Amino acid sequence: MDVVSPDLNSILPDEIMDTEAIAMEEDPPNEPSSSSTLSETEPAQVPMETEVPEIVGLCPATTPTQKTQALTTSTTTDSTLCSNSSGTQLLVTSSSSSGLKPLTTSTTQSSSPVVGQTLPKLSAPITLPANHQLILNKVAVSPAADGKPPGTAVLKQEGQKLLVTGLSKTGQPLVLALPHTWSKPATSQGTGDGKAQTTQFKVVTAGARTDLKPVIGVQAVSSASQLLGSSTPLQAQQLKTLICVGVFGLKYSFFFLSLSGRVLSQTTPSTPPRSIAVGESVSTVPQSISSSSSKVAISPLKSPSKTVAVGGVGQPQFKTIIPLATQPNVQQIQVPGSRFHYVRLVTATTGGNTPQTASPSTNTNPAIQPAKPMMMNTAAVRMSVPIVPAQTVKQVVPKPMTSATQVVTTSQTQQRLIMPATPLPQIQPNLTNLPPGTVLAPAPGAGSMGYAVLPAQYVTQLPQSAFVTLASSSGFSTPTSIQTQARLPLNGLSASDTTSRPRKPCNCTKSQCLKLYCDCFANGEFCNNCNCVNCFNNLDHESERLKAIKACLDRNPVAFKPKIGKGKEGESDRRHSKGCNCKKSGCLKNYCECYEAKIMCSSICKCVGCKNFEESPERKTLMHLADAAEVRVQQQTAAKTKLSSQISDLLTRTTPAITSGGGKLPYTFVTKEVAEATCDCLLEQAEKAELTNQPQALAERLILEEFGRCLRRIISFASKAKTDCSINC
DNA sequence: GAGTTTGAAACT
DNA sequence: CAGTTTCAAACTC
Repeated sequence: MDVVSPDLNSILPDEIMDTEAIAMEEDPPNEPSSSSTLSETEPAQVPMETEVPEIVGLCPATTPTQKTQALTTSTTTDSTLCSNSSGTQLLVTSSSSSGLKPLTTSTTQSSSPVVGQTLPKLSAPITLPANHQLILNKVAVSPAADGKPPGTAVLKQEGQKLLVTGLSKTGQPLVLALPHTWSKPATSQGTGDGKAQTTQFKVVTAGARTDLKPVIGVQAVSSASQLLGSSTPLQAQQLKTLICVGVFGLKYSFFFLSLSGRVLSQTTPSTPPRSIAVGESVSTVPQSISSSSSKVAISPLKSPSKTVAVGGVGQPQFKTIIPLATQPNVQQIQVPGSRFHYVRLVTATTGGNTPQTASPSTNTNPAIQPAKPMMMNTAAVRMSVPIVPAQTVKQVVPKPMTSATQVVTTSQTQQRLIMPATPLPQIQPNLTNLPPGTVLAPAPGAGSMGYAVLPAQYVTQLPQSAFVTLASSSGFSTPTSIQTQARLPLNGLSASDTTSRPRKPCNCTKSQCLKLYCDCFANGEFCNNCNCVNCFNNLDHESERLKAIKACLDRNPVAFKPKIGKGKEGESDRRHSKGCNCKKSGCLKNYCECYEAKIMCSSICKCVGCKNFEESPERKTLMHLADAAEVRVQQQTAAKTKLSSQISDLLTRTTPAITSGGGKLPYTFVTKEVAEATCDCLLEQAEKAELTNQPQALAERLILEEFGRCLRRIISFASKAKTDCSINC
């Protein structure tokens, strides 16, 4: 059987094609008759760093009756993972608790005819990072009647593709899907027996590197039956589980992966692998795949991970479309040249299940609040690796959940989502200028096409009910898993760090929050917990909002881009893109956008009487005072904390005395520690008075007042101790 | 908290 | 593009 076609190998980058690390222990690559042959083709030309699709191998643990998830692109008709009703996805998770662990992968021998192709050898051992997940596609459990042992996996011939996966250093799966064209010559056709259906598949292991490049793995060739049947000792040891990964792209499809069970056993407890035993029967509902990009049907049960397929050259506006989990499905869409990534939410049904039906978003609507935990939060975005616009390696957090939202990586710290909405052709040509955090959301009554522009933060604002409703419509509702996922640390950021980005609520009264006066709107965010009046910056007023965005962009194409950018050569790294125009504030108040951004004014500023420059004595004084104030606050806080701690500690230690002695006067609590803490407070007060150049008399007064406060606290604690004692004793 | 000041955004 | 108005945040009392 041929497994790797020359044209396939030509696509693979060196990192992928180097298979030295998997030199067949049993089957030398050059022995076609005894092992799967690996093609020795030239190093791949795939621009891995810019167009490597990413996949989150998130096939959740599933029951045998659950559907398997298929991920497809709108234009790929044969890329579905689960088009076969008997197909199953076997998930294998390979990981190391210590991070990167060498993974030995060997090419498994296929019982099918071997093609005279060999894979290039790896130049370095493949390592497999923790929590790595690989997925095997289209593996079905063949009945024993086929002459194979029960549980033997049968890989369907059609749709077999190679998927190269890797993990970033953060553990995010990165996957490269290869064109499906290679697979056809690789399948063994029509032998008539069990082997005829036991198509070989390519075993691809993934490695990780310390940089952000997607790491690619080793290739091996094996038949599913051999893999699962453990026909060799090596297979028995290493191929205990299989994984299924979907890759979808306009031109790419799937792959088959296998990993060592030993590695699996080392999975970090915090992120247990989702796997099912090989051979376990999993019924797979055929996935309906539409040629329309907007109608990709994806089983909501499984959350296969997000994938980014390498789009073909000359693709139209949307370069990549990433099918997501759940119904309505969410597809990531990458707009060429755009810093943003979008997600299209595709509902399985039209009309009634559009998010807007359950996602009223007004700043004053309390119903919004419960939604936050379930929605993808900006953390997801921030966890993304900053990338070069539109063409970069994207990292997607594996989301063990069936969420309607999707983490999208952008070059900035905001995520962009797109949901189905009213067609807005007038907006689409300007997608690259959409405000940060744009989300396309369904417009009321709109079909599944079109987009509503929503801020990324709205993802955290959408009412959970909206998604529950959507999920429920197809019988799948996974708020729990979503919430669970939301708590997962993302790129070092805990959910608590990112679920609700602190932002001042706006107070707009006349602008309807649809002009740049509104900070929320200007930041591409929906109003949430604001104090605005007649707010239109929400999903309920999608059309108005879109018009407003368009109007802003018409006036200023970069209206939604950050104002603080990199300065010219020789200037500060950060500067205001337009410069300020202050006249009265001296650029030393927050009226000044430069000062507010904590940067100095630059040559492009048109301010009058500017004092916000490097050598400005006023600025230095201001900075000094600000720093001093900050330090002072910290010291005072520390001193008070210490005082309270000392008093509490003293109370604990003296309570028996109080009890036995019938009560002590407050001064009995003034121990050495309390006295020291009190002195700290007084000194801080003195320093404060000195820093603010207070007259001596006033300084003394302030100190005395502080002393009085200390005494009151001591007395208060003493009284409380007595009260507590009298109650408890 | 109310009123004032300020400068960006919007408008003409 | 310049001048004016509108607006909401920053600031003061």
